[in-house]
Amino acid sequence: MTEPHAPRRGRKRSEQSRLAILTATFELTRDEGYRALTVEGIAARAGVGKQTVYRWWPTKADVLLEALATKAELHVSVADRGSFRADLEQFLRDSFALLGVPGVAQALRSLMAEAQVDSQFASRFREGFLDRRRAALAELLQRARRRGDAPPVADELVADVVFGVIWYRVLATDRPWGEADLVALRDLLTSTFTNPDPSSRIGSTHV
Amino acid sequence: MTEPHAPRRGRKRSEQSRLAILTATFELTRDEGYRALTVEGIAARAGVGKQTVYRWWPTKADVLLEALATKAELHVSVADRGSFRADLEQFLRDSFALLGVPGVAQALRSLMAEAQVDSQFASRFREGFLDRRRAALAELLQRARRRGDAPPVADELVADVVFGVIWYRVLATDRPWGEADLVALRDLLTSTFTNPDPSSRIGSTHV
Amino acid sequence: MTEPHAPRRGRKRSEQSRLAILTATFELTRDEGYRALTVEGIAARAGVGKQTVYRWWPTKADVLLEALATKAELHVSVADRGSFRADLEQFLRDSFALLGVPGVAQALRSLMAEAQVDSQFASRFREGFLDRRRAALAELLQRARRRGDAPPVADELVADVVFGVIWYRVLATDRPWGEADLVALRDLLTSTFTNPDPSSRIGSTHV
Amino acid sequence: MTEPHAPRRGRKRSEQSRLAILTATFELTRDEGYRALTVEGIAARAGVGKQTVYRWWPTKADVLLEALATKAELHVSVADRGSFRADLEQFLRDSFALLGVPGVAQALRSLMAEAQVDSQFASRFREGFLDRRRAALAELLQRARRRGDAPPVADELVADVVFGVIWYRVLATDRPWGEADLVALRDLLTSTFTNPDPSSRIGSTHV
DNA sequence: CTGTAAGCGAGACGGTACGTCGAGTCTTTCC
DNA sequence: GGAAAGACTCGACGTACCGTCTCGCTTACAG
Repeated sequence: MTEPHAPRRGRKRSEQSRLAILTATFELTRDEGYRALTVEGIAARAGVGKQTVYRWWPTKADVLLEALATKAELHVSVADRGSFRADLEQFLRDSFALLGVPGVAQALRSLMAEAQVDSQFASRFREGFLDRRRAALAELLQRARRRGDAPPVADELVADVVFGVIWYRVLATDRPWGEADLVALRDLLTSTFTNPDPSSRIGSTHV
Repeated sequence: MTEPHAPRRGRKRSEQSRLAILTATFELTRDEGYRALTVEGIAARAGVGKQTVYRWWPTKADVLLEALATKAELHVSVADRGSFRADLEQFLRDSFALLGVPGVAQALRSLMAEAQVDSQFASRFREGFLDRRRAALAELLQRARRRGDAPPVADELVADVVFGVIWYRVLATDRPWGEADLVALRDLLTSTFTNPDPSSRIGSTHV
Repeated sequence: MTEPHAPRRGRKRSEQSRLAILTATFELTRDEGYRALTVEGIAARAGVGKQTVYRWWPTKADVLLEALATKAELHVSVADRGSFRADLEQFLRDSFALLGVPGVAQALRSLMAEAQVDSQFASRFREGFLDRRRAALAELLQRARRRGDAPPVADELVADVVFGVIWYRVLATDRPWGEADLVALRDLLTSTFTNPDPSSRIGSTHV
Repeated sequence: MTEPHAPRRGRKRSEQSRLAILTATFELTRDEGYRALTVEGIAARAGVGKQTVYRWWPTKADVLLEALATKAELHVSVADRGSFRADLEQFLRDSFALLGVPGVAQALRSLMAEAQVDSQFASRFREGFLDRRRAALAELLQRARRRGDAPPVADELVADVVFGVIWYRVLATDRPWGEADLVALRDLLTSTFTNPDPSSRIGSTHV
């Protein structure tokens, strides 16, 4: 897939510079905030020319996106834990763990913010982050469908609820995640339901 | 409540300038995007000095926040519609209607983005928008609690799910809202549940 | 000459405000420098509205010009001291005394600077200050002409030399005036001359 | 003498921009006046970013000072013309020629004005202009001293008179220079004198 | 083993917008 | 109608970064 394009002449890309840039970007965002993140600042802290940044990344947000991928284990386990309930719990636990890594929540908020304002970056952010996470959850749901214990609700809604709640708390509230929150969300999506339709309710064995 | 402070000396604030600024801000954001929104551009389009903007608002995001409040009916009905199910449906319907007004979704995305990057504005955004909406939903939930038809789930989780789903779709996806989405979300939160306790699951009639 | 214009209706000009403005202007120039002198600063320090300044003076330089006239005795004595030599000495002595008053040299430099840059003010500065001084010196010269002890040089040149030297030292050098300077200048203009005609030079006893 | 400081890395200063800035500055001052001279205007007319001006000059007055040096031949001839009388005449003639170049008098008045108001610039103005001219005249005087035909007056006073008269006429009067003015000033400083000391006056053959 | 083609750190370039200051005017209320 | 207060439009300030463009230098493949 990655074109093997002729073994290129000239000097090779400096891996050292690449890492210095990613590290500088991640740390600056974490310590000073995304507002204070500038290409000039990145280059200065990384001991690199500005051009070296512009040569390899279109915007500073893209640098941060790659820095995030490099600095934090974004991979989410999709190992089968026997039930959707358990799979979902693990998914949430992994997600919260990721958000707990210093700098990661800050980076994610910044990237989401940038995506609101730069639609080209928005596409790259979805492809490079949002869609991957959604695909992971989709895999869990497909397995549950096969297994027969998927929630009686459209997969898309499940995903919207899971990611909606996570992102909303990150973006709009200060409340930290607790075990209770995790459990409550898991239960909301894996409890058994009956439709409270008046007619169908008659004879219902539960309450 | 609002201090009647002595009838102030000096020239009065120009209501005309204020409105021109709010209108210019809203339209520029809607038409050119928040990235292209500058205080200089606002002042120019409003036919106003930059200083007049800076005199009354700390940042352009605050101007947009007030513009939004002025341009769109942010008030959400909390009229009692008999059941939480109906109340929630109306709440969602009102919310989607608001998002459908041209420029509103754009403005909200921009404000949320700004809040990620400017923590002082974040507080004002919460106070001036997020918390008000949350309070409206809380009122519906309290009424439901009294009435006895509240979801068997913490109010906070209900709010996180409702706002989480709404915001997530606005910020992270392109999918437009449809009637089906509304119904599915309403049903998720108002269906009756049973806890899928493994033991009780045996002989369960549903699934 | 001063039109007796009808006894004017309405409130009379406040002498207190006028003096407060002149004092504030003189002191601000002396203490902070002309660069830092602003109409806003004057009004604030004088406890006066900006409009009150603009109502009575066209520019801040005009305020300073009037402040100077009010704060320092600009009048130069033209009393007859018997000889042009003595008259000139007194004129120089008066001038240096004026320049020694704290704030006066600063004010004069500022006014001269302003005159270079605002030609309308330049006219008022000449009329209100430069020409008056020149007229005083002219009076001394006329008296000398009558008396017969005027320098064998055009009056205009004498004035150019006198004022030229004074202003040049104020504007372009840091050297303070000393008694020796005064005497040297006086002597230059009141010594007797012989034309250094080459032929007459032979056998000249001086050099 | 000029530090050979390491052959500098990075892009070189653009000589084209430098000249465009100097030309724009000189012409704007000449045509619109110093009051109307702004860094923004200079940059715009020179087709240059403002930063490029600020990078190389601390104030717009410094730009004008350099522009003057570039646009006008400030060099004053110190060639030996046989006598101080002839040397001085040439010096004055050169000075008046310089002042006759369109824009030069305007520039000099502006620089002198700025120096009154910005003491840091005042130092640079003295070093870069005033002191050089004074040094040139000092050279003529030293030669005259050696030759034996220097005026019987302190060198400093001669310089004060020469520059005082020139500057005073430029700054404070509208009278243009004529041949008669030149001659009169030359003669004042090169005529032979006798001190009108009362005692020595007795028997004096001249008057 | 030598050209030649990138990549590199450095830093100047033309620009845009920032947030501030002050100018000079206008408006309001009080005296 | 003068005066204090203060909001108004306007223009320039000096700064920060943007993204681009040379520089001189280093690296590494190709002839």
